[in-house]
Amino acid sequence: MVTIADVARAAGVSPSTVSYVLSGKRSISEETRRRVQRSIRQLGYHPNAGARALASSRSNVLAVVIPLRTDLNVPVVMQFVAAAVTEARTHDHDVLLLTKDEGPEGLRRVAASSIADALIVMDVEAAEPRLPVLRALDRPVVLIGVPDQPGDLTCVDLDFTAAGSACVTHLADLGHREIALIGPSPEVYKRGTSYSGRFLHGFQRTAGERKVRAASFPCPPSYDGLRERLDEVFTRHPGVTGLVVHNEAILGPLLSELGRRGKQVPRDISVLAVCPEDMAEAHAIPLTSIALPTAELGSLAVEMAMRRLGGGTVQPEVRLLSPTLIDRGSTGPVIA
Amino acid sequence: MVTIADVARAAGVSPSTVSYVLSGKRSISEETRRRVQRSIRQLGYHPNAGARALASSRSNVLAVVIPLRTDLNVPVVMQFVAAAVTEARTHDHDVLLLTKDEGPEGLRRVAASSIADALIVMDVEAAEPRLPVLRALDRPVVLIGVPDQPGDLTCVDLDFTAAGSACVTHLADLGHREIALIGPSPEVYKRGTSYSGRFLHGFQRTAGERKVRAASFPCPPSYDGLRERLDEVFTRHPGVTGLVVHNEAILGPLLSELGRRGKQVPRDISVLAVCPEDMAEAHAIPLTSIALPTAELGSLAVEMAMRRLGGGTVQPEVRLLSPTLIDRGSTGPVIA
DNA sequence: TTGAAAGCGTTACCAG
DNA sequence: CTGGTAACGCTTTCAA
Repeated sequence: MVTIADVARAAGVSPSTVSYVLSGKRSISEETRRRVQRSIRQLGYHPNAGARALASSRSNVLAVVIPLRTDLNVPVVMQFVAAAVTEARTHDHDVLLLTKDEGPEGLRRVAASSIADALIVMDVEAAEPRLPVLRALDRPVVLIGVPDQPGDLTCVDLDFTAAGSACVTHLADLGHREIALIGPSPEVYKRGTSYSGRFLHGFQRTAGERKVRAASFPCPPSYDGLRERLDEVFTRHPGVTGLVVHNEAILGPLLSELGRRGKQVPRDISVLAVCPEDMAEAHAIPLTSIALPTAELGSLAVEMAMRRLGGGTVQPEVRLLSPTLIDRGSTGPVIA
Repeated sequence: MVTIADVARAAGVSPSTVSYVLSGKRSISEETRRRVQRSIRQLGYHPNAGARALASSRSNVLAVVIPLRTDLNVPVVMQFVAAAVTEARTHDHDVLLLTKDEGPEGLRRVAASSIADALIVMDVEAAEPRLPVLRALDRPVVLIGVPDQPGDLTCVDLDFTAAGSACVTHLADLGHREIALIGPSPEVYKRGTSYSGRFLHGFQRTAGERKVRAASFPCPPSYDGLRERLDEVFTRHPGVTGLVVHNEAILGPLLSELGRRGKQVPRDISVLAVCPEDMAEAHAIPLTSIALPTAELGSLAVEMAMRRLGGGTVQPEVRLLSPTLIDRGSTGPVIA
């Protein structure tokens, strides 16, 4: 193994000088810097992570906590993670993957053992049980999602209340008077996943304001479940002309089923999705959608964590991204 | 921060004793062990990961390298990763997530800096360019997938050659004389992803042996792409009675399209999928399938890595899991 | 602008 | 069965 001492010897300087060349924490003559860097390259030196972490109390690792269950859409989770890893690398950090089912004890372990400098937590619930533990950690924590009582924790998410509202507004403006929300799995509601309630709230409030009749149908991520929900929608609410779909997993099945039932989109029924942009574009019919900015949220979460590691105190912050609606033609005016 | 010295003092023993209680590397009197463990619990002690790594040259971290591009099915990748994380925890290891686009240099970095004890590499190509680097690492490497020249690298995968063969056998036994393979994206073939070629090989060889006419259609993961492929299949090969689908992403669209074209499964056409079991069950029509044992492969990969970390020399090994076909009713006999 | 040396918290060897 | 202590490789303070 090549150590900093080897590099120092090769370059004819002291180990501390090599360290400072690497960290840039004090000025080094151009001449010395060159010699050192040449030696580093020639010897193929990489600083030992453990030693560095021990001496500096910084592991240069970010922990990302993801849900293991698949009732959150898996590709969506993956997009967050991918963005986080990529962003972390630009800050010279690596990502350690934890699963939610390790529970609060897992969080404590990772923080107390100094494996990670900061934590990013996904799949946040409204009444998030991990909050006390997270607050007690002596490290920066960023939640992707907003619990009911964020306190002084840092959060970032799409403004789902505004998103729910925007969906209704869009359809109401097109003349729809009766719409239905095909929502996330009942499990998601039961668990109180933070975004589901906020979306529903915005949806219902604006429906009230705009005098639009709006019903909500949680939908399990299976073909059969979807069929049942659609049966309910069309028997109980035969006047429905618009569907808001807040459930990535059943977008494909939904379009098939509408086709099978002889309903054309958007002529017979408008479909408005809440999902990542690539998914809105990948279907038989491109879908008008409110973008779920997964990549942006993932890298933003990392940035916020890094800022908190930066030194000075940073204000606690709940950052909500404004929703953007992109019209891809799957919604249209109501035909009288 | 609670250190091992704090625990030692509280328990009235030496730090080394605490260390040995934790590692079990030498026998400790029941009495002492109890006192130490009580102190550990009372103080909430967690060993410092950096210090431990430095002293033991073991980080207790496994690096998992995943593809970032989405032409491999994302949920499939996630299933591997989830299984790997879970398995790693049972061996007291954590998982560091690397992306393929860090390239060989990323692998070298992680190994040379001793961030990880072993590496698990997914999305292996037939002519895998990372092979030289991987061989040169002084750490265990396990590939999920088999390159053309594995050399003495450890690999684990489904036996895709046998899988391709089994698909043809199953359909041939049911009387099918002309079948088509809807395969992975052309990108996957172009990149030479290891499993695609092996599957195709088994498929074609057995087709020859069984005198079954078999055509192959790489298919991009989009609805439009699928439609074009299906057009080709049915115009160029109007006699096709069986479809083998080796592309998770288009299973849903495929079933919709067949429906739209008035083809009933399995009466008019048999469909045989190669995919994880949950996906075979999640469609409008449950699909007869060759199981892609993602969870098993993920945890097996970790196990193999751990065994190689265990101490004694372990033989290089290419482990291919035998395919299993599960009949869910989407394949049937040809009706004359 | 550079060097020397004192830690950082564990592990594991050497003693007993 | 237990204790003392020298590493482990780096960062950072103190000195020059």
